[in-house]
Amino acid sequence: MTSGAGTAAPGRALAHPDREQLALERVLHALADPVRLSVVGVLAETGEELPCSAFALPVSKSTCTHHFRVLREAGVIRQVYRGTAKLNALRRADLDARFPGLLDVVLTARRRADGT
Amino acid sequence: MTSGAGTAAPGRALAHPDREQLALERVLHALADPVRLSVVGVLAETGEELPCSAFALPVSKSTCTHHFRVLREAGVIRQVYRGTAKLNALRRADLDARFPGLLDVVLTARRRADGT
DNA sequence: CGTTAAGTACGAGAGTCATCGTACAAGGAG
DNA sequence: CTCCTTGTACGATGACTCTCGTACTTAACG
Repeated sequence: MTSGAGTAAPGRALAHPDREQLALERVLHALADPVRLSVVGVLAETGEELPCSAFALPVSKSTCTHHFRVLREAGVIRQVYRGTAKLNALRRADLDARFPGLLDVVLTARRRADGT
Repeated sequence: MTSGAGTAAPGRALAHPDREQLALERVLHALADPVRLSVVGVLAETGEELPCSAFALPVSKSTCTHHFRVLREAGVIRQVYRGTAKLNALRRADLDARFPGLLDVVLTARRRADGT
């Protein structure tokens, strides 16, 4: 339900960097953390918008909020309010446009070397 | 292995992680710094072994030593003593084997987005 | 309306990081 | 041998990060 005009958030909007403003170092830094890397991995695998609670991360809610903010501010994910939840989506198109191949390479590398 | 005998360092040898031990997060972290990223960029462009002093980095000598160590310990570069200087080489083959495409993608992204 | 679920805000604490300056070691040039 | 260049070692310092718990906001559900 809650369909109709806006699929999601009515008034509440979050700040996201523009595609052209994505900074490589910032993205790399966002990806250089095991918790965040696993979030990105799940988002990429499912290709869906997922609420924070769908990730079963080994950290507290506060820490969770922190990591999602880092990802959002780096431009890796897009967050949209939807009722009491907040949906997270990978900004694949923007990342691919700005840093072609980066996401795929990192995701592939993560899967192959995940034992380390 | 234990290379380094012929061309350069006589006795002094530095610790480098094995190819199979390169950790993605560690490499990403090493690359997520402007100073280190520029070092990697220069090494990739020239394809040569260069002494630390050839980089004209905007930091002090001590900081310079620090950054090169981070790169070496992440497995991004290989360092060899040669007289009073220390030559730095990009470990392209190892990186490409372990994380195919990563280096090229990052370097390409860096060139296009270097304005940020 | 009251309850519950999902996140946020706000500190706070421990740890790591980037930076520096100064003192030191080692090899090459004169 | 003496000096100079190159880089290391060793703190020290300030900033940022990751982590947490508790209190609060917001929306759905009955």
